[in-house]
Amino acid sequence: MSPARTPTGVAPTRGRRSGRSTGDDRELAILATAERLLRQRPFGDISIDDLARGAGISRPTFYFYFPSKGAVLLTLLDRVTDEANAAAGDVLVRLAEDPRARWRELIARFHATFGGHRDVVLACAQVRGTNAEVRRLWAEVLERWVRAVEAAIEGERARGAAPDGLPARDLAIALNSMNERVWYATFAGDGPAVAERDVVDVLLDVWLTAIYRTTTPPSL
Amino acid sequence: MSPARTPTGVAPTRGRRSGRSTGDDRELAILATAERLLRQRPFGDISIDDLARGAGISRPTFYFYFPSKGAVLLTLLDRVTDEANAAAGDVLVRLAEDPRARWRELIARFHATFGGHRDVVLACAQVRGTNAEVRRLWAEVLERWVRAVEAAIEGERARGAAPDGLPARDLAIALNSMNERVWYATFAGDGPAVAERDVVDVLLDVWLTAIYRTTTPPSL
DNA sequence: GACACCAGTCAACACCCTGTCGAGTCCAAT
DNA sequence: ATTGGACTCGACAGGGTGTTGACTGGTGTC
Repeated sequence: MSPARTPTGVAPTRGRRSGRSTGDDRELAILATAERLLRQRPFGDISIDDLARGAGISRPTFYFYFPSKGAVLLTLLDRVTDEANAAAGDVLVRLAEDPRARWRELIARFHATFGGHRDVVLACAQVRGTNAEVRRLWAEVLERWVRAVEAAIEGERARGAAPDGLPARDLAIALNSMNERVWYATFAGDGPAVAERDVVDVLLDVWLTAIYRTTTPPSL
Repeated sequence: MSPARTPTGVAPTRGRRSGRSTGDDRELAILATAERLLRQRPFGDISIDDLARGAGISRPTFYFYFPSKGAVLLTLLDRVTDEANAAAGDVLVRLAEDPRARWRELIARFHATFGGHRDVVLACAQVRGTNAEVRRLWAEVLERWVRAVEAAIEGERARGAAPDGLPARDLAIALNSMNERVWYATFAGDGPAVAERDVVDVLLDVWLTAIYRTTTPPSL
């Protein structure tokens, strides 16, 4: 099990079993069907038969392309996290230019990426409890972001812009965790949630005060 | 459906169908079995048959006591949230005495309560995605805590101890969300997590800086 | 052109779990 | 003794998952 993903790269072969062939479009059709159905109902209410019929194949044939329903979601999640990583880019290495603007950019870009694929993100959050593969992939992705933020905080402390305080890693974990949960509530719309148009500024404010003890950190 | 809980009180009759009788111990046995099995494996891997056999009854008889597996977890969750509410007590109305100490007390008491029932809390977090009842109850409970924190923040601003800033409700949502997610990671132990002995102080630090812009708010 | 091979396909099956129905048992109150 | 409600469970229906074994059609080989 668990096809040995390289931590940094894309899954070598989570979907199809072997080389190129005409079945590529079927695989894509399954993925597209999943995204479409996710817009209509929760992941748990979508059966493998729904996915197969939506892609114009029978249920056993589905198993030729994916080992399980969860693997489809995993592939979708891969795409989203890749996009988020690309969107984040090198924002954090240019922090000193204008810390407030750069942190805001980081949060806003993540917000835009997740918001653009909210059905997939929501579905992943919902099955994370029951699907070990999704849980593992998400943990891996989160770890990467935590490390990046941790390094950025240490950089800001080193150049004297941010005061010492909590271990940078603990702070990075807490802030990333907050974002995840707050976005989930905002996108899901159940329970207490921050309005979507305010959420970036709310998160930014907590990040800045936690890191700098002020909402207007010094530029250099 | 959804037996019309009073928002503040205990469920009138989520379990048994009617009045007192010898079946009380059976109901308790089901609950006890659920807690025991939850210590061994995730909620999704526990079948109704497991619960029934553990309580010494047959599967159909289970349905005499609870309408579904989820209802058992809901009853367990009710107990935990009641305990958490009791533990929190009136800490927030005595904030001005010593803000840092009182906030820490609040967070530490929640931590102790959740930590003491981590299996139940973890199970709830995991099925929240798929179980609408659990989702609704949790949203209800969270809303209550958010309101309490919101009022406390406004109180601190009114007495001049905390500066103006984000809308108090948004800040309360963000901080409560952070706690939830951070505790989850700490108790679950998968993915980036704060060490259990540090988690109260890490959370406290973020709360204080977000609310007061300092980790040492004024007493009065 | 006969052959082997392999990607791709699906009907049928075995299995597990949920929820319900109907027929029972036991006991307390009439 | 009878009635009615609490309580119990065997048996069934329904729906989901994952696997098996047989079939098809294209492609390269001798």
